[in-house]
Parts: sequence; structure tokens; C-alpha cells
Amino acid sequence: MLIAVDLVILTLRQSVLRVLLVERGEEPYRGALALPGGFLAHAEESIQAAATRELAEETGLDVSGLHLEQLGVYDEPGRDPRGRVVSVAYLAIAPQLPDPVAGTDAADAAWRPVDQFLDARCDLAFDHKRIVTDGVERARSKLEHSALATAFCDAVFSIADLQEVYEAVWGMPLDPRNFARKVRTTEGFIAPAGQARATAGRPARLFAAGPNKTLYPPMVRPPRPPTLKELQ
Amino acid sequence: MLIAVDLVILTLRQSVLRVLLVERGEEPYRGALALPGGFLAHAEESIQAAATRELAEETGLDVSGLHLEQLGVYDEPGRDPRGRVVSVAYLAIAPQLPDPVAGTDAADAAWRPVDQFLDARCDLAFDHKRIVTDGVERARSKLEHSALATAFCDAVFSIADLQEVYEAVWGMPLDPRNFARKVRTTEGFIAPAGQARATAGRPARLFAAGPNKTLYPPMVRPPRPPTLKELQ
DNA sequence: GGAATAGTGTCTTTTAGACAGTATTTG
DNA sequence: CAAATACTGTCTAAAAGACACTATTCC
Repeated sequence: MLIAVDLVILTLRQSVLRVLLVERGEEPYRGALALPGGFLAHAEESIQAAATRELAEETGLDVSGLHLEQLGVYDEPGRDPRGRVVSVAYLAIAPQLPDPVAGTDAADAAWRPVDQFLDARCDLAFDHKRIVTDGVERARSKLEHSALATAFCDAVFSIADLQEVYEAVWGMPLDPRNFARKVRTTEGFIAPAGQARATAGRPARLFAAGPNKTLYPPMVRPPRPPTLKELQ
Repeated sequence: MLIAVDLVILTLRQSVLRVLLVERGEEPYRGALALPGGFLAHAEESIQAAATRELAEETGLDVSGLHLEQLGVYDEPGRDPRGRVVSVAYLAIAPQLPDPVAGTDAADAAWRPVDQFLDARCDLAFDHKRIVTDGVERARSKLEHSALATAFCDAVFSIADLQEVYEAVWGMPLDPRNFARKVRTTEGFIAPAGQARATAGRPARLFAAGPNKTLYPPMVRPPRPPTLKELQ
């Protein structure tokens, strides 16, 4: 019985929610896109340890600050043509990483917009499309009642940065004024962090993640796109 | 590498949230309370199939209508003194079952109030206390934005029945008038189902589970007990 | 001053919380 | 009628949605 670990690593690049995918260099599914991951390194390795190890290998970063949580087990018969493989999927959230994914052991790794996989446009190896879908839905849901959105941001961020996260993950535009009021009045969500930075226009005030991990009242996601007049 | 399935089967009995536990007849943890479950029946059995099979064996019921969802993987090193056992936990929700749990293959099976395990009063075999805690927290959370509460009820139920579910799972009293208004105005949550039944007092109107699985707006759980004047 | 971005304020609608009263059944 | 249970209504407070305006920086 083989046990594998698959990683759904989500990040924001150019205001678009993206997932890290690698091009498979071997059969089965040679040339197809797949989630990074691999088998347990040895029989005694814990699954969580394997997930952390793979995450470090794939992102080439210090992984201690990254959000990593278990997504679920996937073992539908026939999901792997090589035989019975039980895969444990993990969801990782990363702030914007340096452009080249350094230190990757997979040949071609790239950040792909998740939209391509939520509808039927592109397919992935194995059942990885379903795993990506589940991972995105988990992220969407957790943005409602947890402070997960701050895991997409750097240590300090502006309210506009945070709104970008919500808009990209939920896939809908939000009103900046109501959004700012909401996050500022949700206790323990964000905490002031120093002064403004320098850009064109008024400098934004910066914040850091607050002490609370669960939000009350929650950020309620509208069931449908609120108004279909996006940017004019 | 051994793979096991553990079941957190929750139900309501005497207005108390309970979990099905068995007394272990063998080492390790002989005599201790544990979750029902077991190893895969054969190498080709899928984990989901094993969970369904165990659920049928333990409850002795037609399992087709019961809610069953994956909870997570537990494989902390040392969780099982026999060696490396990877356990996949499932959460099952059952309406009130016939009093004796018929057809059970475990020696002594009983419905225990979950309160005993959420604080430090009683312990369980292996890491089953953590699994129960995670299962209850999953149920509490899903009651907020999904129609899971109807899975605790029979096919038809009164609003008071539904309120009993929320009070037992969340562990806090709710106002009957506001609760009724809330569930009646949440579209697709419950649908009228025929007429009243016979008891002492005015007969209650009956409902069935509505078409919607996700609730909007959600049932928001107060962060703390709302008023500490329970029943006088 | 003008462009660009950040932030605050106000009005309205919706939803939640607190509470008192009315309705329908059984005995 | 009394007791028991089910249901409806009203007032208030909180939160969300929909807007228009002011503020600070760079050029």
C-alpha cells in the first residue's frame, strides 16, 4: 500500500489566484500538469512531515511561516494506473513568492490561474483537478470565518492588499469602503503596523495579522456576484 | 503500512449530543473506550467503502440515508503501540436510532455524551479523544452554513426538533421565537411537510429538509453563551 | 493644480436580539 | 377552564449594502 502526499499551494500573482503545478516528466501522464508531491521518503516518515518536506522542496523557501493544513484523502480505485495509491492532499497558502521557483526538483513548475481548472477548460493528471477544486473551495470557505486571508499577504499589508485577496479567491468584486469598515471593526482581525509606504498617491496605512484566528462576526460571502458592473 | 478507518457517529438522545463508543476487548487499550472502526477488509477495498461497511455493521441500519463525510487522516507516530497505523476518520450523523444498537460486532457499544470528552474528564483509547473533538467541531461549524442539522432529524420534524439539534450540538440555549423566524426565512432550508401530529398541547407543523444544502444567510453561532439564564 | 490612491461619512435595508402576547390542542 | 405546547408580532440594535465626499501624496 503506497502513500503519497499532494500539495495544493495557492498564492496571488498579478491579482490572480494561482496554484503551483509541475509538468510530469515520467509515465503515467507524462507531459500533463500535476500537483507537486511525492511518496513518503521512508516507512517511518509521518504524513505531515512529508507534506512539510515537499512544500520546502517545491517552493524553495523557509516553510515555517506558511499555512499548511490537511485537505483530505483521495484513494478512488483507478485514480493511479500504477495501482493502489492512497494520496493525502494538503492545502498550503503562500504570500507572493520570488518569481522563479528556486530549488524546485520538478522540471517545470509554474503558477497557473485556478480558473482554468474550476470550469472544464484544462485537465490535470490523476484526480488532481478534483483536489484543486476542493482546495480552492476550502480556501474560499475559510476566508469567511477565519483570518486565513492574512496568510496570502506579507507580514505587513494594506487594507487594499487584503481586499485583493478576498476578490481573487472569491472571484468577485467587493466595495472598498464597506470592506475597509468591515475588516477594521472585526475585532482581532488586523492590527496597525507602523506607517505608510511610498507610491504614487496617498500612502496606505499598514497592518499585520491580528491575534484572532476566527472572525466574529464572519465575513459572509455573497451567494452570487453582488453587482455585475465590475470596473467600467 | 496498515490503513484503518475510525467512525465518529453522532446522534441526539434525550436532547444530548452523543457519540457511539465501544469497549475494546483486546490489547492494546483493553477495556478502554474507543471509536468503532477497523482495518480495510482487503487490499482492494476503498477507504470510503470501508467506512460505509463499518457504519452499517456498527449501527445495524440501512446506511444509505445517513450523512457520512471524511474528517481527516491521523497518523502521528506512536498513536498506536502496535506500530505504524494510518487511520482515516469519518464523521457520520444519524437520527435517533432504535435503543439497542442491533447487529453490532463490537462487544459493548453505547452512546456517550460528548461533553465528557471535550473537557478532560474521560479519556479514550489511542488519539480518539482528539478525533472526537475534531468531529464535534466539524459538526458545530457545518451547522452554521449547511443544512447538516436536518441529518440529525427524522424525515419530517418540527421546528422545535430542529432547535433541539442546534442547542445540543452548539451546547447553548437559543430563543425559540428568533430561531423559528430564522429557519423559516432562510430559503430552501426547510419545506412544509403535511400537517400536525398529536401530543399534549397544540400540534406542531411538520417540515422536511429543503432543497438547499448551503444556507444563506448562514446561521451564525454566537461566540459565547448568549444569556446565562437557561431554563428557570 | 491634476492625477492617483487612501480614507471617512451617511443613509437605507436587512438581519439579529430581546421580549410579550395569541392560538390550538388535551384532559 | 387550566395546562401544555405552538406560533406570531413588535420594538430595538447591529450589521451590511449603496452610495459621495474628503485627504494625502507625486508630478
